[in-house]
Amino acid sequence: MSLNNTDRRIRRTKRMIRDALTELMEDKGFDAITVRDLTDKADINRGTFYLHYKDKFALLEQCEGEVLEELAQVQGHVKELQLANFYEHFHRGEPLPFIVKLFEYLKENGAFMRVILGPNGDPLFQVKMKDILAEHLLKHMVKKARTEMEVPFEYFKAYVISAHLGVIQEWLFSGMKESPKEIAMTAFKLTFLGPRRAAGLVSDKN
Amino acid sequence: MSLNNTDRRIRRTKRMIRDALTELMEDKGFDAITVRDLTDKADINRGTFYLHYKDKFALLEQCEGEVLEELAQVQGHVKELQLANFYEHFHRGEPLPFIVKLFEYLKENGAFMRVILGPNGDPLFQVKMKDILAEHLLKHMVKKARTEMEVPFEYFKAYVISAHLGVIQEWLFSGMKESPKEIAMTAFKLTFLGPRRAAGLVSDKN
DNA sequence: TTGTATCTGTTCAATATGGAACAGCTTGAG
DNA sequence: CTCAAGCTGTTCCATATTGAACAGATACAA
Repeated sequence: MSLNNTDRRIRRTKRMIRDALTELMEDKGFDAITVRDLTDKADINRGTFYLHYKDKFALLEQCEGEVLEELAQVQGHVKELQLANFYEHFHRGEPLPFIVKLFEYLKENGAFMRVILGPNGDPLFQVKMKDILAEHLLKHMVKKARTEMEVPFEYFKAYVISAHLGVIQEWLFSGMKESPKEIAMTAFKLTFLGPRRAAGLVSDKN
Repeated sequence: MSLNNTDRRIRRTKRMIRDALTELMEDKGFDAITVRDLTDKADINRGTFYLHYKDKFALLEQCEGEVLEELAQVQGHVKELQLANFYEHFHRGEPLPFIVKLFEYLKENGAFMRVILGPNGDPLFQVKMKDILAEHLLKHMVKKARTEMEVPFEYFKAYVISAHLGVIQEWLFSGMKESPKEIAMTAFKLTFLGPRRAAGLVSDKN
């Protein structure tokens, strides 16, 4: 287990195992996967697997960790693009830059994200995704006026964050047909205008 | 260059180089490809390439050779399925088994075949494909009655074989939407009934 | 011309991966 | 129950792949 991580073979092997994990989770779910399944699909020696991962659980954990790390890097790249608040972005017809970047990242890793956020996925990963969403969505909204809220803050938070995750999942499972910017704008409108108005179920007057 | 070919790494490396070749030929054509392009895309060391191939030309040659070898194996697997002649197959509503197997093989190797038989492909490979087609199509048709032909045999041969290759190319480039059996039957009808009648441009009476 | 850059083949020692075998464990059929 | 089959970790040596460096070729701009 003393492999130096800058070697091309290591990166390639890990990527192939990760791709195999993705495919197999789609087929039979994580629980039914054996290490032999993984190494057969990845076309590597079974012994090689154990050079990198203690078992299949450690594999899943590390894959999820890498995704979260990469999402953290996305966070860094868009800090300077953020305007002061929701309203400014909306009047420019632009969704929040971080959300766009998030969807772009999801599209790149579509297969893995669809599995991990899907029916056979990892509930804990959903929680971590929500944490990331919360950090970036809430810091823009809470500034406005906290006193005049008619709903406990925690429920508001749970509502918006979970709604966004729902949009993400629907997008992933329906084939990511919309562009990242389009789907980000969709989620943005639903939050900014409220679901009913954004969906056109009520007029602007109401 | 004394590698033993049963090692998993060898097979994997060759497959990755071959996949890289396929992708790059689609992008920029064979001439523009450098060895560095190939090894970058395949994600292997450049030196590894030279352990298996003298240069990119040898690579192409070997890839084509492997495809032709595999097609030869397909030939062996269907010998016993062949009926005596065209007519028997047609009256059962079945295309020639070899042609079905051929399309099934093409579908499996769609990416490479599309490139190698495409606008940036290898004309010599087309010739070899025609040889294979000829061997299996003609031995069924020629038996019937060679004397009453109104066209020199060589032109007849060139017409039918090239027509089949054209069907193959059209199928590959249009996304292989029909099943191998369907497209094989299409090619079979065009040959058995003649193109105009098969296409319904003339009635059965004519 | 001279340089600057990239590609080509080739070599080397270091090492990650290969195939194979092993005992221990679980699972399911007889 | 017993037996057979499959999976799990682990180990061994053999070897394919790696990163690096090298000289020579080609192309292209100063």
